[in-house]
Amino acid sequence: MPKDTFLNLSEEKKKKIINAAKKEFSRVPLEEASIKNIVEEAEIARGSFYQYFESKEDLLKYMLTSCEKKLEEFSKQKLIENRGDIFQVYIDMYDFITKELIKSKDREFYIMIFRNVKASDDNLGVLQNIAIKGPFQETSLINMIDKTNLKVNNDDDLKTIIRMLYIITRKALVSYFIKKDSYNKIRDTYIKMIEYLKYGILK
Amino acid sequence: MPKDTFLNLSEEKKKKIINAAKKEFSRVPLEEASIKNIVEEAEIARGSFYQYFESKEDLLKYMLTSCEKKLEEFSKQKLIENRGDIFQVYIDMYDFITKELIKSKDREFYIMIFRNVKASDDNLGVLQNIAIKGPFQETSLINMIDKTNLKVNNDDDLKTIIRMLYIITRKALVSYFIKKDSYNKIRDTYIKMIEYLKYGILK
DNA sequence: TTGACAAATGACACTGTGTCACATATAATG
DNA sequence: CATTATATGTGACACAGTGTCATTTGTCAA
Repeated sequence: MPKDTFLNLSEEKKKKIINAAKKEFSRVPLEEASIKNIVEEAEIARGSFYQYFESKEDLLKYMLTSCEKKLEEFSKQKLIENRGDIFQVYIDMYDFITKELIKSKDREFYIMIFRNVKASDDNLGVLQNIAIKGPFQETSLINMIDKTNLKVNNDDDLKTIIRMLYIITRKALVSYFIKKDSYNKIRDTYIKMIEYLKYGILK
Repeated sequence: MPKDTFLNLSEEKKKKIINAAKKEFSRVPLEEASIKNIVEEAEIARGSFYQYFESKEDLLKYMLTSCEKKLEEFSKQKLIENRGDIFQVYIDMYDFITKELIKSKDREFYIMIFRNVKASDDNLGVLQNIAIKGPFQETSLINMIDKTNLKVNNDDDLKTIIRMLYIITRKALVSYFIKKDSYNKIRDTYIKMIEYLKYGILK
């Protein structure tokens, strides 16, 4: 987490640094991001950066945390609206994100997330502690899920289901950046994946 | 791909380089791997490395290709044994790999793979072209899959199913390294995941 | 006005990269 | 066999980026 020296900075200066970081982290993933670029863009001295943050990991983690909270808030709201139907919540969530991307509203922000957010076990190197948590890793949200129709005997199974939903759907979205698929094609893909998970592949 | 200068090397020297690379790539993922360590371990000059390979990506790619072929061979065999049942083939495949890991037979090799193999759209940086292909990306293997019970209307759906199987099951295995789960727990997880995909989560 | 503390700075030592001119080995030729 | 040609091996070098730290600058209370 950032040091007090950063938190005490004027809003303007903080914003400048955050924007520079957003630019760099949306350009390349963490491993390739350079502190040099960030300090040059933000027009601060190299030493200052280390006065504010432990490392670039620290900065990225800080930036992703705010997103984690947004996602959690969004999911909580949707769970209420959809009476605990986790499948529908996932569809709503991805609908929202893809639409945001298409509208290009803070596009850089979303690109940064997709470049750098890994499911918690995607990576075994430096990144392993920076993974953003899927929204349903919070107990409070898990408890809001309607379990009556799910074949779950225990909490482990529920977690497995949540992980499958998270991993599968995220993958579909990432492909947007790679293949530059159309919005409709992406949507078809994640809807189909969720259907498969719900009702199974075999007839 | 490696240059001829490498391919023309004596088997002994090639092996020394491959082993040094295996050591480095199983220690850390590609991004953190250092050519310096590899050339020191293999006792070759820095310049020689660049005479053999374009880059460390090139070397890793080369090493993963051999594994890709093995996996393809294995899958073809299992598809015949299981009369095209792709679910069973995945179970057999992961049974085999986890057993290999537990027996510690060429453990370094498997660790290297899990550290560095990403599903083809996991990563948006340098790694995007190094992804190992899941065995069923080969048309010849796809054609061996028994489609009579699968709800597929077109090739895209089949590919989606294959991707889901691949992504989901691989994730379960990777957790072995992180959580150091027992063999039985890992097996339970990927069997359960495959069951969910087969028959659906909803009753 | 001074002193004391917080914050900012950039030169510095360090690590690793990719290259290149040169050294050495191997093969081919008269 | 000597000579030339070609392929392979080598490590010093320039470069890029990192994290540190002694020093400077800014701010505020006494």
